[in-house]
Amino acid sequence: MFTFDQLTGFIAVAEELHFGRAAERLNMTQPPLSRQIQKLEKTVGAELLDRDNRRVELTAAGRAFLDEARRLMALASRAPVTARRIASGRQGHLRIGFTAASGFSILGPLLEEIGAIVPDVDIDLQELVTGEQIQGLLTGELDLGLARPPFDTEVFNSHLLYRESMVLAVPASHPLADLKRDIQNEDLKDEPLIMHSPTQARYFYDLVVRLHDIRHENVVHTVSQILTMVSLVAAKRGVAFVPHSATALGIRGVSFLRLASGEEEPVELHAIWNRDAKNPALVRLLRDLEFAAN
Amino acid sequence: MFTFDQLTGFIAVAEELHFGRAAERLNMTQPPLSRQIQKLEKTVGAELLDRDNRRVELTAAGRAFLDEARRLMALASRAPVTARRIASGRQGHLRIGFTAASGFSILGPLLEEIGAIVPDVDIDLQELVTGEQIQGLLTGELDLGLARPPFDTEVFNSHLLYRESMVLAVPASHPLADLKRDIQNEDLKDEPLIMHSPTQARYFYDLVVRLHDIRHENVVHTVSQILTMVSLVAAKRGVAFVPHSATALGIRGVSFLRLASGEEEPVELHAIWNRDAKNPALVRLLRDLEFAAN
DNA sequence: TCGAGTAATACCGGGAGAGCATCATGTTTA
DNA sequence: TAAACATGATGCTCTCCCGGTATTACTCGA
Repeated sequence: MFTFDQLTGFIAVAEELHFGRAAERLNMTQPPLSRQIQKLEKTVGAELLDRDNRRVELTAAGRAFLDEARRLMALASRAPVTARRIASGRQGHLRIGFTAASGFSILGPLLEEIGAIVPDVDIDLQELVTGEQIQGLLTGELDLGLARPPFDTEVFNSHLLYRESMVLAVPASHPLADLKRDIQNEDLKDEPLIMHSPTQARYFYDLVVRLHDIRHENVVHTVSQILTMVSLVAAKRGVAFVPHSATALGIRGVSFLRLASGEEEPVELHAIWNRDAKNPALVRLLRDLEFAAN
Repeated sequence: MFTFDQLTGFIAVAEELHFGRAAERLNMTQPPLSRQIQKLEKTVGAELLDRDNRRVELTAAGRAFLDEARRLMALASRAPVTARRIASGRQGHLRIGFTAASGFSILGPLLEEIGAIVPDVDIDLQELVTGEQIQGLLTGELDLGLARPPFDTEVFNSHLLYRESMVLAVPASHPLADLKRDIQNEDLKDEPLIMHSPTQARYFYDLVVRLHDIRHENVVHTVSQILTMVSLVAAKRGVAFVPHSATALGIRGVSFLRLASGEEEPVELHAIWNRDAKNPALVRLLRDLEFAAN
């Protein structure tokens, strides 16, 4: 088995791509760091870094292992905190994941409500995309997620929190912004489009493809975060379909236009949790919020 | 920071609730195990086990920490497996570029074959013209291209995937469509011609110019995509030389006629990849497809 | 061709951890 | 009630691992 020191060493080298600088960051010298990495690679059984005397870069396996190493370190640093909290007699601890977009709409009021119901419970918040939240709920790293469909209803219970419309984000200087009517599909036939990632933001991707007649040749960027999309719109790289709550982001130079599409409020946000979650704080919260198991 | 040994020690004691038996399970003696737990409790900053000289039990904090410890150990034991899978190419990511026309011939079967060889590899597909594919392969944004010559054989390896004939696309109502023989160059001497772009579709342009005696004064359109050409033919804007696979496009109002030209199947489609590509999934795929380096 | 930059290797010294022996303490039993 | 037993903690010693220093090997650029 590798050690935590080897993991921190690897993370540092992976980030610096330079043994000397990484060693400096770790307050050690370069030779033992080199040996740490060698040992790590031996126990892992794969080359993680491709290096010659002049250049260091991550291998494909190294990139994947870097993710795991970061998760391990995060978990390891949180674990004692959890234990201490419980030891100090606090009532409990809830780890809640939320999508960036939901942070600008439902998160504030929801936290207030939670605070009223279980004031003695500590809340950990983590911004994660839906897929990461589902992963976290499965491994027990999260208690509650604020996420988008689809999710496996065999494994998760859910409660619809919020519905909202989609709007079109355009640069404020864009001709469409002066239009006095809702945007039609035809208005966009020659517009450069900033699109949701079909893997990372599958919910929005599917929604947009279903409701709007996307010309894939117009797609100039594929991104996974709403905030990134709006920033790109502000930078005049194109237009983007975003949920209405993105209007609360407060980014300058962007106008949000209504869409003349079929469904009124197609964007859903659900609270989801593992059916066999046992955290007493969660159980109490769900009961008092009257999120009936469904 | 605690160590993995301390975690395994703690898990063993928590499960056995007995230092001696836990030590035995870990193939060690009891004293160092006691000290491991003491150290762990010190770094965690909370009592994990409530023990007197007769009895060992978990504290509330200990129960919570046990969960986290198990999660950490599970993650730590999975991480190297994932890394090894990726290093061996059994898992990972492949980005494949293809030309629009190849999408209608070889792409489906090839993807099926790939799926059989490396089922756990995620495939990203991007429709790109040959030039863009070559660019992508050079910058590393693409792993494999399905493209047409010419390409720099110093930089790229290739494997001939497919050969096909050129045919002449004509409007279904066109007099030539009723001809009961192959089309000769002279048949076209007064026909409006939809031609390939000499820059964007250089391969087809060169091929057609080489094999057929083109009268440039007949060229009414210059386009880069086969699909566009066939659409223009359907709109009776002229006739066009297209690869045989275009017959699978299923566009109405177009007939495809055999050409009486020299070469039988002059249109080539190659799989090409960067000679020093390192993506293990690609390496494995190439090996198993027996695309010998050439 | 030489010097600079950088990762790997050789060698050494200190400290952490394992084992053995023993202690402390509470429980069982004669 | 006292002795034997069970069990976790502690003291001591020894080994091995890890880190530091010095050096090497190799590549690239001037």
